[in-house]
Amino acid sequence: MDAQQYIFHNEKTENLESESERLGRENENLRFLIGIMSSQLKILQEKIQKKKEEQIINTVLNKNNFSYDTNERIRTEVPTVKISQVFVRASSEDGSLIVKDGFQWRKYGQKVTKDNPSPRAYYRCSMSPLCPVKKKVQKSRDDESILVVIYEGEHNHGSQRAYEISSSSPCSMTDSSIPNVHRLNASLDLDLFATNQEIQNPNQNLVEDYNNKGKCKTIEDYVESFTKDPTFSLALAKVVASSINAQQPNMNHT
DNA sequence: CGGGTTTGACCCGCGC
DNA sequence: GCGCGGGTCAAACCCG
Repeated sequence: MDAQQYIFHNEKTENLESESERLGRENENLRFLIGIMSSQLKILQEKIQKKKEEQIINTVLNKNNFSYDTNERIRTEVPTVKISQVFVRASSEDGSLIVKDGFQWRKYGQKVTKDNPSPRAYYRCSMSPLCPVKKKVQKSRDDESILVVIYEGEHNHGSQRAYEISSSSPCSMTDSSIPNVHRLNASLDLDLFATNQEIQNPNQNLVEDYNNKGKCKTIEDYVESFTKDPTFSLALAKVVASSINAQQPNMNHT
């Protein structure tokens, strides 16, 4: 092997090494992207599930507000009873239907319903003998770690802990002092990067923008809206790129 | 012993 | 009228 061939092979080796390095970095970036996409897929799937449950409950509520006779005429309007529904992360894994919401409840019944293998528990507020509030607690059909709580009526007394789900904003999933509550009636919470604070902030305007669209009625509408909107893909790509850049500050900008 | 839970029985509305 | 299903009652039981 002469000197020229040696230099040629040397350059070739260096090129291969740099190419290998580049592919390694690219592979790492792709793994990172897959990780982000997987987590976002999971979040979106959870939101779709919650939205479906909301639609089911709304159907039930519509039935409760009015009753019709066989001629489709409004016969009576049932006195409006304040009804609210919340999803609560089960506080224990022993299967109990206990929801700590600041009030004292007395259980007066339990039934297995047709559409859900988990029993539904019936509670009355026991903080005041005259308090008309009732609540129904049942595990979510598809996710047993989620409890579906339906409150009926309004308390005629204060709460011991001054914490009432029906008037509170959604709580942090990491706050262990209070149950994890997701109000169905709350505006759709599209924090696409809730698990990564560093990534979330640069995207805040995007999230608010999509929250404010207000034209979508279901999660599926949102997903369809996102996929059809090229600005969403662009914004998403920017956020992902910025997050990669934050993790690898020495990365070349092209 | 008082208060809460469990659970089978009962009630009631609705659809067929 | 009958059956079904959700909601409630109430006696028995449990627990601190």
